[in-house]
Amino acid sequence: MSTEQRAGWLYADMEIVEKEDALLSPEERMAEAVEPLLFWFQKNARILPWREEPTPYHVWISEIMLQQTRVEAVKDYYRRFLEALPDIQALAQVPEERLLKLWEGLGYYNRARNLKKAAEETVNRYGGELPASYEELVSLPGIGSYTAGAIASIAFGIPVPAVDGNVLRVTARLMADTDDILKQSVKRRTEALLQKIMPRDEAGAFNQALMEIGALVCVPNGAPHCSRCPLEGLCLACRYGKTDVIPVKTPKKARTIEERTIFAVARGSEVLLRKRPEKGLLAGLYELPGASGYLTEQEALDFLGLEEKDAVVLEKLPEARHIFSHVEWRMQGYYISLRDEAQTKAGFFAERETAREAYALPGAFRAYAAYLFDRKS
DNA sequence: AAATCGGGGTG
DNA sequence: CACCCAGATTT
Repeated sequence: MSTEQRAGWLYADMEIVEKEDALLSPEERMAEAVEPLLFWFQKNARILPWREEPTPYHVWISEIMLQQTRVEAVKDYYRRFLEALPDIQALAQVPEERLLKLWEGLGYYNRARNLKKAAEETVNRYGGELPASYEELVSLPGIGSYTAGAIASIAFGIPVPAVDGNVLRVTARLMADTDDILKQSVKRRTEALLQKIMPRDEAGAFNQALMEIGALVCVPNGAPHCSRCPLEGLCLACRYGKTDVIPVKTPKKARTIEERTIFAVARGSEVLLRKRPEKGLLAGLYELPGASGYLTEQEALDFLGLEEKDAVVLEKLPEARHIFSHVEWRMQGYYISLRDEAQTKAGFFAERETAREAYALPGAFRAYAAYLFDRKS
């Protein structure tokens, strides 16, 4: 629609101010949002550990940790991680076992492996400093379009967008856009739109302002707090009362259920562990040995390669379950205390304290690990 | 485009 | 209980 048409409509119906506003193009509407967002962010930015000294390394670590992970969950991991690995060189050299132990419980463990790979590349190709360009950043392992944009804008002041779930939700509501925000075409379109209106000198603050609005005001769960939003008068979803149906997201596929049997095996002061495969779920982490399906006591002994005389105690444990994003484990457990001479090929024995301190054991095993670690025997 | 990859908070 | 989160990578 041309400026003349818009003006014509406006002059024809001066009373209806909403109509004039409804004629803004997405780009114009987004451009109108820049100053209010920057002003709001100045006053409402949370104090977060990674905002104290936003070096490229600090921003990088925080952004990787924050992928699909809430701010509150990240804080303590972030502090502990930086204490252990204060710079890129330390990260490039850390043994993988120690790295995974630092990441234990945070999930998406390939993030940690990719972090180390990228640190090695940074040392080898860029002299140990993260490159100050979006293109080079996005080519590093674990750094996609969002994270490259976040590091580039926040740490280097490069005017590029950083489009995450918050930004997609806020922009979809601002435009009352009913397209599925999970489609990559919508993400690309949003990036292109934001690139056009990006404030050249405040890209970092602007990107963070959009995300901060999404986290604090235009929230993902429950109704947004539109009365506290600096974009209230500009937002079409708010005006049309559609914040409950926007953003549109296609439902995810239902989880598959897997039945497993887990073995909590003790032998004196030792416990039985097993290293998981290097690919797939919980890759490279440690676990209590297990088998698919529900095993009887005899099948359990057979699986472990034990004879009846080896097991001093063989106790069936309560069922436990653990929910991953796309799989649910329903677990039957056995607590087995072995005589000192007993052997098994189902895993390796580690001293209880060593196992606790040195091996990354995911939370999925917590219920049964408690029988080994939190209980005298 | 769809599936994979964790764990925890929230209504 | 279902949904979502400062996503990236593989298939």
